[in-house]
Amino acid sequence: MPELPEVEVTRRGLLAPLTGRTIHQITWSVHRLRTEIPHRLLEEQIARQQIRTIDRRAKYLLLRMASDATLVIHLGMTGKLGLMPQETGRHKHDHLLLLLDNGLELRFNDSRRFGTIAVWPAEHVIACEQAFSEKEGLEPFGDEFTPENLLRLARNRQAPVKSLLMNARLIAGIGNIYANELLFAARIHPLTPAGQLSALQWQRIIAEARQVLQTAIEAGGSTISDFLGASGHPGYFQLQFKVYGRKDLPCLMCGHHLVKTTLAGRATYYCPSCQPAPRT
DNA sequence: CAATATACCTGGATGC
DNA sequence: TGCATCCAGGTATATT
Repeated sequence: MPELPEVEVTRRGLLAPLTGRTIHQITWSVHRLRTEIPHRLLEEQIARQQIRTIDRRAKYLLLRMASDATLVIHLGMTGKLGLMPQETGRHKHDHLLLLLDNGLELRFNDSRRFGTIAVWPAEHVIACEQAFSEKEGLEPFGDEFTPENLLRLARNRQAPVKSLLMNARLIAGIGNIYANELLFAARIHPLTPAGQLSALQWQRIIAEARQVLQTAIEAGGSTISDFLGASGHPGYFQLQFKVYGRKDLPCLMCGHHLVKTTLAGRATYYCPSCQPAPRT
């Protein structure tokens, strides 16, 4: 159920246990995910390889092999990565299992199968990564996430600012929950046409986006996070939601009743007092 | 081109 | 208890 913080928490949790390990065996399920599981490439490029490190771009995890081949994992809506002893019983919806040289197994479980598994072959990794990265938006913690760039992206756009923040081709990693939360923190109404925002308002959005995402990462994300099995920590950030899921409850800042509406098919929460309606 | 609708899936919550 | 309905954290593609 991952947005950027949950993916980053997963990356950090897996980094030490996986770095330097060799993948002995790979097993996959018969089901397809959002795309087919590339089992031939998994066998050719990932099996028997040593894991060098794990990176994140947008909501994608990039498991870099010592060979430079890269295993790309997207968790979709319901994807989870778990690390557990090989003899642990299989769960329903386990779709990919990587057996490591220490007897632990990394398992990708995804009930809705909106996740994706891809492999960048060692000999094509630079081209694959470039093509991939061009389709992804600005990283919220990156140097290019600036008021100037956001003003430029939003110019002439009538779409609501929340839609722009969630457009992964423009901005990476901000999903529905955190879009709601950061707009509340920035005191900007989610329906405000993106092109109407000032540099100062974009500056607030940037600052609050980083604050909200960073706080969520430090709280372990918002997921029921069993990605490390018994040794993992649950995510606690959901306890800090200020608007998400709080329809009709009093605003924590001003006491007004919070409002829920639907925007582009997604649940949208705001405080009509702290986030005044945009001029029309 | 920009914006929205739809499709992809399962499972949990809710209501009758 | 059973059944129908709605809703869910994402993204690619089709359609206006």
